[in-house]
Amino acid sequence: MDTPDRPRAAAAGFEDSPVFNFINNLSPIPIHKPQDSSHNVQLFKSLDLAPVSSIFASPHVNPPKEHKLLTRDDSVQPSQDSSSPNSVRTRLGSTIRMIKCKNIVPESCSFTCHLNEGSIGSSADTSNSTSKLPQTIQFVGGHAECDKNQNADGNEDLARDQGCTGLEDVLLDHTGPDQMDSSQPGGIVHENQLPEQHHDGFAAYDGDYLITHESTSHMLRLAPPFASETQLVNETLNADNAFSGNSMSTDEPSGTYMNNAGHDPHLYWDGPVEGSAPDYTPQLLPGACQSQLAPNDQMCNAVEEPSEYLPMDQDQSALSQHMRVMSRRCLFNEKAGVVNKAAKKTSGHHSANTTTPRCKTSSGDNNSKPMRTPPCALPGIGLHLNTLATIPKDKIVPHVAQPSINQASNFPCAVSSSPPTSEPNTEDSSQAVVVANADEPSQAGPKKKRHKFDDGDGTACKRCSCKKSKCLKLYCECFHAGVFCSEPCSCQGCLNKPGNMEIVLSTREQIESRNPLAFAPKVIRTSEPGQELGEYTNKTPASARHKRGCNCKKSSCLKKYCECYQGGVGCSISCRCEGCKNAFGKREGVALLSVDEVKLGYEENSALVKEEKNENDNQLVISQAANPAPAENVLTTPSVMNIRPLASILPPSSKRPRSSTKLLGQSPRLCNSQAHPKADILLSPFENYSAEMVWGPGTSDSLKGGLSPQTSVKVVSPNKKRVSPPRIGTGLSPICKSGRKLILKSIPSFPSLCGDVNNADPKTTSPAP
DNA sequence: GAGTTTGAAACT
DNA sequence: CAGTTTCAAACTC
Repeated sequence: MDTPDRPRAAAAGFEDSPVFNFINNLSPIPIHKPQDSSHNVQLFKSLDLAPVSSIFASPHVNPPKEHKLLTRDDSVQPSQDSSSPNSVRTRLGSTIRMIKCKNIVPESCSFTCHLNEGSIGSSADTSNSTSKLPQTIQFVGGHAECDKNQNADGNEDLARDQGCTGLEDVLLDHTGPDQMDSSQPGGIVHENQLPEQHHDGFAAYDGDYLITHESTSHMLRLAPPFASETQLVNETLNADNAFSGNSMSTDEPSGTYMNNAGHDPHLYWDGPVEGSAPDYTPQLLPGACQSQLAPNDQMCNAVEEPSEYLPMDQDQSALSQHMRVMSRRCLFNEKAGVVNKAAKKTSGHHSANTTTPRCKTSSGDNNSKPMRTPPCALPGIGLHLNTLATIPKDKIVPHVAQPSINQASNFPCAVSSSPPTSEPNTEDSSQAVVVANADEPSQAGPKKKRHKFDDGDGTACKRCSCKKSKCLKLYCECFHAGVFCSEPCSCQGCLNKPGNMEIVLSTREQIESRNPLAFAPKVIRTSEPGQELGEYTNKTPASARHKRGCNCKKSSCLKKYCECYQGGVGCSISCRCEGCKNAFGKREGVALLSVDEVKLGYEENSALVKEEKNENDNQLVISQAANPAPAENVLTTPSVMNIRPLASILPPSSKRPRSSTKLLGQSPRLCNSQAHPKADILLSPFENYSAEMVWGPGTSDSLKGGLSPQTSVKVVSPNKKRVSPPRIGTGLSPICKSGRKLILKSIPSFPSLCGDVNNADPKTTSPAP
């Protein structure tokens, strides 16, 4: 009873599937480790689609202001909004709280999660369950109706009843085609499915997507916009438990809950639903939450939860534990609006996107660094690429990019990974807002001197000093980074605050509509710990990449005015700078025109040069592997520049070809939920680019797609580091397109930087705003 | 800290 | 799309 039917899945014939294997491998013993803390950083990169920018933009919460933000959020909570379509409802017992997530959930989508606390072990355990109140969480995308319907149906009651049984059930209104697929016993087992296996009862449930969780005390946290609200809710839902409904489909689709056919729940809510974490609660900034889902995490990383977080009875079966872990991720994808688009586009993706940030494990360090723990920080896609780059690998939790890429970047996602305490602490002061952006430095420095990229976490605010922009324009670094302004900021008339979510979101949407890449990181930096740019050291970030390239004229790309220089990366083809002398690497054209200058530039930074040489060597290796190109060229060519960072970044050990190819080759689903956590981390749109670079624009898609894992490995940076795509002109180059294809196929979740990508996907019809 | 320079963002 | 204006950061003093 207690143990789920694993055999089932096997019977299904998925034994071969990595996911299945993974599941089987899971030990019954709770594996939850604080590791997550290390992994806390979740990359939400959902690069995606719809608004690519959304991917990048991820609102971050400023750690310092957590409390403030939280309180502010309260204002956001609209109890009255219960009717609003966009609101997210969390029901705890009898109480219903609405969280407004404008944009978070597409109107069309509704997603409900019913969580019943109960004994984990078996659905059979009624004894435990009785004491526990069933918790239901409903996410209503645009349709409040769904909720109502559900209520009408009495589903809630059922859930509660089950709760009595001691099962935690999460009902997801996902009715996606995918779900259908997975629903079959023989079907692929998704993360979500695990629960099903675990509980036979689910099937009984109306066929709804139910996820049962056993955790007695799980906090459900809503993403940023919600963060504050979630606190209010204090629901001890296992957000974690919430699953993306992808594969959750039960054998019987009849479930009333399935309201959103065609929509992936994931799309809507990928975010890890986590209770308030004492340490921090990431606040969602509009757009910030980009999809990031790391399906893999669910499978692989998710396992690790802080023991505290999930109090588990010994009785609980290991599966239940896994379930919990898995469930955490469920949350919604960041942008609802985007979601809609994404959903349309990526009906196919179901992989669980959500990553549960387990930022803090009881054991962990967490508290000590509440805000800082990056792991959680990256909740959404929103991750700025920069952030990602900066994030130490350790912290990064591999996520599989979800199809949601398309999902929008726009709506704020909340990623909260709070260490769940058995008790609802949602409101802990400790909760910190996590910002996706990597930029900010943990330490507050003098404002002027502040390093935007300082903290690896990127959770901190940028300390803007806006006066006229109200911090609602890209001028504002905080806004641009997807972070709410906080104390460190000296801005005037600031509207970039949690209390103004709607305004912020709408503004972001507008900006994204104008420029999908508006919130994309200007430069991507290496994620390696040692290589963080904090100080713009001479080292060129291996993975550094340009979003668009600079347009410097007088600074010669030798000052911080130059985005490239500031980001510690060399200028590339995409740059339109004049007289480029970027110490990190001159623009290709420049180099070609005047080799001497280039030399000078290197000479100027002799130290840098040395390092670069080394890097170049690496580059050569890489480039040659993929593309036989003269080493010389490598040095001077922009492409080289792009590549170099990658190579340099890679640790010797890491230089092995990565497994990304697996992902590529695998079916989207598998990819999503799948098991290559690390790959996920590394995988990013950039990787695609890298691939592109290697292959070259001309490479046929089929070829790319057909790459064997090994091949792919070559293409992709060994460490999965992102390679900046050589950007030609402002527009996305064909490469990007091709890259995108790869991404979509192999890595649905990652949005490519190229706006086109989304469009290109036949599946995705969602138009960008 | 004030003023200037710079280049991106926003606007037309 | 190009040119101009606005803006805030970077820089200088």
